[in-house]
Amino acid sequence: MTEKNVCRHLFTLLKLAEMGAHRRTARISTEYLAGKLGASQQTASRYLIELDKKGWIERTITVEGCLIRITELGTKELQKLYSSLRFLMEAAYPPSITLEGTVFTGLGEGAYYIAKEQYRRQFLEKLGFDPYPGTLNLKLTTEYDTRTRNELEAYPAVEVEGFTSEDRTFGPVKCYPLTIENKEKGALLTALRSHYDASVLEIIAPVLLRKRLKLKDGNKVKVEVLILP
Amino acid sequence: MTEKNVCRHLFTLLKLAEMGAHRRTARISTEYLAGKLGASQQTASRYLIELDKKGWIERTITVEGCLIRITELGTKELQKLYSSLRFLMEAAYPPSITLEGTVFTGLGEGAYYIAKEQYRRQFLEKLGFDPYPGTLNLKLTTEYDTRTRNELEAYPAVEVEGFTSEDRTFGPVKCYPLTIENKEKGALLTALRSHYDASVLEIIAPVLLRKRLKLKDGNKVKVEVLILP
DNA sequence: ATTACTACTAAACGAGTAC
DNA sequence: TGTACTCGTTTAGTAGTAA
Repeated sequence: MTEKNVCRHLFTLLKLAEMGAHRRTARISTEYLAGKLGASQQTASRYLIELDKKGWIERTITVEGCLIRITELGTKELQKLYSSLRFLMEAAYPPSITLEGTVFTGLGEGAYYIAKEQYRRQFLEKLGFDPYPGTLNLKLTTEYDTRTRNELEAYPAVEVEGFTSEDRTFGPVKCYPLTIENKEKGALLTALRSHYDASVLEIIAPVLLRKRLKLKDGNKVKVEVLILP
Repeated sequence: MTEKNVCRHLFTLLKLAEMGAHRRTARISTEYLAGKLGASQQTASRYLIELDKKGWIERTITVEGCLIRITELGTKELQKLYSSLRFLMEAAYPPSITLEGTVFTGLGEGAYYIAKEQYRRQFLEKLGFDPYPGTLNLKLTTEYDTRTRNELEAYPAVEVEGFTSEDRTFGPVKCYPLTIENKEKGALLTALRSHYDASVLEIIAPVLLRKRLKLKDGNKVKVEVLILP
């Protein structure tokens, strides 16, 4: 997978941990491990060699047998897996949602709002970036995308407060952090006083996305919206 | 492994869950999944077919793309993995410890103690079985085994209370549930008024282990002692 | 655009065996 | 006993491509 055979190495590590090798040095023969893995003695031996090379376990081969202990590095790997599983299983919401839309040119009004100092300050503070003064507009075309976008409203978001200037009122804005095309960080804005309906996404980012991602009107773009825990 | 490719199927399920497919129906193309897996589109496609066959996911192929949702069965698999990892990572003790010893014939005194009604009642209640009236004695031969056996004393055990009969006092007994040769359930007894030192294990079981496992003096036997959470 | 087939390549597996 | 090598076999992975 992501890294060659990392999946089976983790599985082996799990079995070793079940034999206590993450808490103490345990005597585990390749034959015994093989039984726990449902594989051959040779395969178990190979795995132990590979885990050793990776630094995930420490081995001492003595006359009494092969003494094995999972290293700090190996324990960290298990912990990582545990953390992501815990996050997934205990969160009520999906961790992310992917939407796809088509680039189009808006009326350029988004830039007006984003440039407002009172919004900008909050974007920087709450989203971690100072937005490029302009929005990327995406038109959702499928029923799946508009439905999913509506689902989003029910999930927690970053709340940017509204304010009143000398002449008018600027409403609060809900922001959903996201990744555009698996490359650039940004955020989806909703409830910006928009002329667009629910089938339009307005996206801000620290950079000019059209230039950075070489986007033109009509291009399809995937965004992965991150749901807050 | 234990079951063919179950390891990679779980990994794929994890990635699908990271895309929210355990909480909602998500649109995930084989190409996109492939990217997350670090594999080819064809491999991702094959995995989805296999997961579908297993009943771990549900798929609907529409014109809008492939809609995927992890089934209850699939979620259960992830939950199972999560549970075992939680158990491993959060327990302070190793979940089990394996010891190896050589069968020898004792003085038969163990039987006398075990047969005592006040002990038997507690064994049945706290260990879940009525012990065969006799102990299997194992002599630990390596330095690793005696050292490990001593470690055991620090771990939590099932406590069987002592009592006083008309003529004498019977001390408390610590029991560690275990599996003998990966086959039979039993328990290790310690602090039975024993003539043996720390290099001897006294094991009870609901059956006559010598007969059930065809054991003779001098045979090597592996026991896996379970540590209580 | 997408999925998934077929045909091939690469990798993992395990039987035999040396140590 | 045990581990781990070689090497033939099996299995997983991918490119090309049809639907």
